Amino acid sequence: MVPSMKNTPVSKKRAPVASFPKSLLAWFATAARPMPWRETRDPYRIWLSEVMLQQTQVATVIPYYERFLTKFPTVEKLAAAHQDDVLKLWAGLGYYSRARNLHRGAQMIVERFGGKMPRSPDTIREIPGIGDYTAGAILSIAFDLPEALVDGNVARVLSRLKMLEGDWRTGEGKRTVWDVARVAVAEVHAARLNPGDYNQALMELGSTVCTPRSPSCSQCPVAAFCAATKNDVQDDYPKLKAKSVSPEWKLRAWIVRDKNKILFAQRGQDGLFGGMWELPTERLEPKTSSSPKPIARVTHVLSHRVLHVEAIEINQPDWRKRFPKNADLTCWSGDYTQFKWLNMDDAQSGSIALPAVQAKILALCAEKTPLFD
DNA sequence: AAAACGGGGCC
DNA sequence: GGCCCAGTTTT
Repeated sequence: MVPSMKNTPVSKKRAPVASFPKSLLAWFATAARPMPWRETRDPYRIWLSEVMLQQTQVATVIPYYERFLTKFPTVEKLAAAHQDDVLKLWAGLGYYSRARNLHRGAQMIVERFGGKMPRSPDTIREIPGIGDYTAGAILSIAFDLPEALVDGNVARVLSRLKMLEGDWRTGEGKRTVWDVARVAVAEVHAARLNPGDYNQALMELGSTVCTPRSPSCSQCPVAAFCAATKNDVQDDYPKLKAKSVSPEWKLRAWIVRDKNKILFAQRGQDGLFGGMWELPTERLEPKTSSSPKPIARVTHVLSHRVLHVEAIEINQPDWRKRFPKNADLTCWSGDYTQFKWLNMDDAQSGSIALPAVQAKILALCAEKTPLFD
């Protein structure tokens, strides 16, 4: 026994050893960035934020989040909305199945759960668009339940902390990182700390300190617990497998003119841009020649595909010759469900839900042909 | 287990 | 130009 301990009464507790969760939470209390969804405990708002944040950065989400809640402040309002109006507010955010699922989910919550978000992991997982991550996020953040969560940030932090070897996105590596996360959140709960704050702190650390490239280990509040830092191999984690290359598609968007009106079409629910509106667009064979000459071209990169889009103007009679009925034009995944004539201003001012690539090509056309107004 | 699913920010 | 982002669903 060390001399200084000699007179310490047995009953008196030792000063608590700084634990990983305590160090992390102490840091989070001072370093948490303000975010709109951190001002509320409303499960609906937490849910909305988590869905918008799927594969999407915080800064991108904030304006969409505010606009969405102005229009749909409660789950009941969202459940009662038309899908078109939901998609309009999602236009430009991407991954549009998120919006369709959110809308269906709101209806499920109202009709089946009496307007209240379920508090059980198994039940909440039945809501469309709520997977393992989002279930853990809502349950821990809105309800203080000790549920784990793993997103890209958490996976990176835990991978470095424990030098996890597998790719956390698939197979064994995924199971491992989730196991680590669950064990940790159980310890957090046992220590009477808040699981929601802990989960958010882990994500905050990942996005501001334990970043993908050049992490700030010297400023990390939990560097003392980190195996990768100890071995100076933080840049080697997480270990990820390479992604496959994206195929390139050539698309032709028709600008069908009738005086100052342009023809728009709505895609079916399934597949890319499901439920969204666009200029009638065909997929072409890679070597197809363009005639007449396109008035605009854009290249647009998706996560899994590169789109080369050309816009070709055509008058009503020529359009009818090519496609006797509008329905004769089919987009690459199923048929269009609806057509509508709009002037350029209406189309560009949010009266229909346009994906970013379509908004981009429309803006180029408006710029190049002064006839539109 | 792998592929489909958007778009933008950052190096 | 490639990587990554508070992932989920379908195949």
